[in-house]
Amino acid sequence: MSDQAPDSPARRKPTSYDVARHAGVSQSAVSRCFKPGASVSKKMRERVMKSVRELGYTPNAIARGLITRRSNMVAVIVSNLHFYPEILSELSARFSERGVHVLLFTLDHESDVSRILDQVWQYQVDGVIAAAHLAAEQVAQFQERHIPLVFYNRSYQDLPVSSVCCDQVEGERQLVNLLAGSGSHKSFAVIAGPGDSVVSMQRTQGAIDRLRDLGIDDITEAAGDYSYSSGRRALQELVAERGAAPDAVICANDMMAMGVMDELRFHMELDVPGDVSVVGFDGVRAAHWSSFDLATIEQPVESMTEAAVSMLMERIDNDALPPEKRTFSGVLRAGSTVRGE
Amino acid sequence: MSDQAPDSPARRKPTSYDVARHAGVSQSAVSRCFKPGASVSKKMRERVMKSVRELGYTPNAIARGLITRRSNMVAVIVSNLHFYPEILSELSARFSERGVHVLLFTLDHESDVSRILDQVWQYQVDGVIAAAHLAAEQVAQFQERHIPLVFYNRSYQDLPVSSVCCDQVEGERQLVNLLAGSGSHKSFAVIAGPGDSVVSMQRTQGAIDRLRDLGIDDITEAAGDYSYSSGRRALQELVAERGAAPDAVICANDMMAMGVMDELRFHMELDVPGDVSVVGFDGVRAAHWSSFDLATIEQPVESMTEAAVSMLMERIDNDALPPEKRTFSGVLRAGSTVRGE
DNA sequence: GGTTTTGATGCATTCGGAGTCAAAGCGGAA
DNA sequence: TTCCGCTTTGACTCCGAATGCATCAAAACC
Repeated sequence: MSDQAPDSPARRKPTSYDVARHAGVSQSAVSRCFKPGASVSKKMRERVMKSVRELGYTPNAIARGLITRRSNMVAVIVSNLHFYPEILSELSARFSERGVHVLLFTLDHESDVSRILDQVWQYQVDGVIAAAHLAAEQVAQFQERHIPLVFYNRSYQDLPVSSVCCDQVEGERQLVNLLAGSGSHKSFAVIAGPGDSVVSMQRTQGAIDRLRDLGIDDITEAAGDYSYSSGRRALQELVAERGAAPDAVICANDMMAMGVMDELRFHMELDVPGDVSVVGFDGVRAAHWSSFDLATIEQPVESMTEAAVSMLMERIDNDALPPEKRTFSGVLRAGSTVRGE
Repeated sequence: MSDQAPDSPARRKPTSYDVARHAGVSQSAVSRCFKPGASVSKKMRERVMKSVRELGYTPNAIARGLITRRSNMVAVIVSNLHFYPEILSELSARFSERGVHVLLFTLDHESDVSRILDQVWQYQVDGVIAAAHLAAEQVAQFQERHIPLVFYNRSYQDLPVSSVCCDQVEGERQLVNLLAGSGSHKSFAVIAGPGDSVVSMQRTQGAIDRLRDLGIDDITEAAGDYSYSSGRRALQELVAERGAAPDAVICANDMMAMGVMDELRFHMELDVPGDVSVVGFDGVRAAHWSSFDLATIEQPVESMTEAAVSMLMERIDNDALPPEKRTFSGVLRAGSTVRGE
């Protein structure tokens, strides 16, 4: 009767009050019907659900979040999404299994991280997965605000933060061993990623250390930015510097390794692995393609994302848990870009 | 004085009331200081901001969203994220310029779409970008709920919904023209994507129609699922069926085209483009790599995402705007996978 | 000086649902 | 029938910020 005009033409979405009125029960009852394990009689539930269906009611997660102080959202902060498309869908799927939603924040070329974090605070996310670099003071803000944080594929040796990583050093040792095993490589080149990437640093340093261990000193260094084209460019520079191609090129990731391979094969007319061996890191899809069949370390993406998600969820449920770092071993894929004896 | 125990050890995040009390003003005043264009004196603003800084206050977007009925979040629904990593970061960047945040929903292998939509309704998003297939009745729900919806790279010819697309048919015509131009191709194969993909259908049909127009009838069809490996598999099947490789293979996307190329070159010992020409669609990064240098149609991703974002935002600000379909022409990249005369 | 206009501020209410608490309902035992 | 104990239910308050309205002071005007 009096429903005709309170808010123009039935625009407003129905609320739990509307459902309650329609079903002739109280709002609390409606609320309880949506809370698993609440004390509701069968009759009541049926009556309410009938009205819910008839009105097309959907609970308002925003309102719920306000009162429960749980948004059921986590922020995922990604820097160069480009190189790990799969982890994002993995993460999203894993979270959604747990009824949690992903609010995505991407950091393009130096968009102000602190502004991004401001947004993160505002949205009352329950936790954060960071696949990007944060400054120590920014990490500290998470602790002040009691927001659980898990780094993905980034580790801060000197900071008490949770992280999930692939063992970069161990992986590089395996790759170097593979290269050294054949005995046919004398000169080496190492192509690092961007200077501010800890992962790149660990990988390249791991490789160099292992080479030195093996008594190898002919090592040329160059750097790219993890992209295919930067790999090609780095190789050009490196060859220009040395005057000739090295016997083996160790790249901080697969993308650059594939750039290097293409540069060697198609622009320098050198054979891989005949003339030059190439190794990468990550195990991205394309690295397995027949065109490349790259020797690389395959990161156990599934285990890593599962670990990251469960670590974060545990810390959301119990914020007394101490930080924990979990490191997974990568799997060596020998491929066919390293020449034998 | 009485602040010591209301909620254990200072855990609670400061609210606008806390700031108000600290600054000796009303809560409304604090709220106004965060609303651009509100009527606040300079003195007041300074006083409030000082307290804001001292307490480390951040506005609660959840609470704000409840009262304003604007969450400043949009949902992005992606099916196989895998093939368009870049659009996601593009979208995210574009939205964040406009102060809007992205709630990500991924549809893996037939996760129930209607369950995903339930989640979308619950989170009171202001709008939705869908890069996935939705049933007509699901599209209708958006209208009922007055939630703006823009499809990305999906168009529903027969439904009044907004969408941004690349002109699939035109693109295929260009590719076919390129192939036909040389006059040296007699037999053709077309590899489609998944059967439920409208885009795949449009592309393959576009290609076939054009071939027929040109009087070509030797066309073998096969299908994959857009992935590299499915491209290889489809080619195998197709060759088994025909007894020999066709002169040209038209693939519904680049991934499959690269699979086809690798299968031809490395497993069938055929030359591309010497023995077989291959064309794809999308213009993904890898397609430009020297290993492939694939003939393809490059989708104008930047224009498309910008269009999608602005269309959605306009409809959020004014829900009376009618649906609109925008179609962009792709750019032909000739590459070097089509043989000349 | 008196009055109107303008701008700045506070009060009270609202958004939609969750949870506390006390009242009510229900069934069985005495 | 009465009383006890357990399950259901509803009234009410609260989460945190936005905003209409009233108020009030300062500025502008006659």
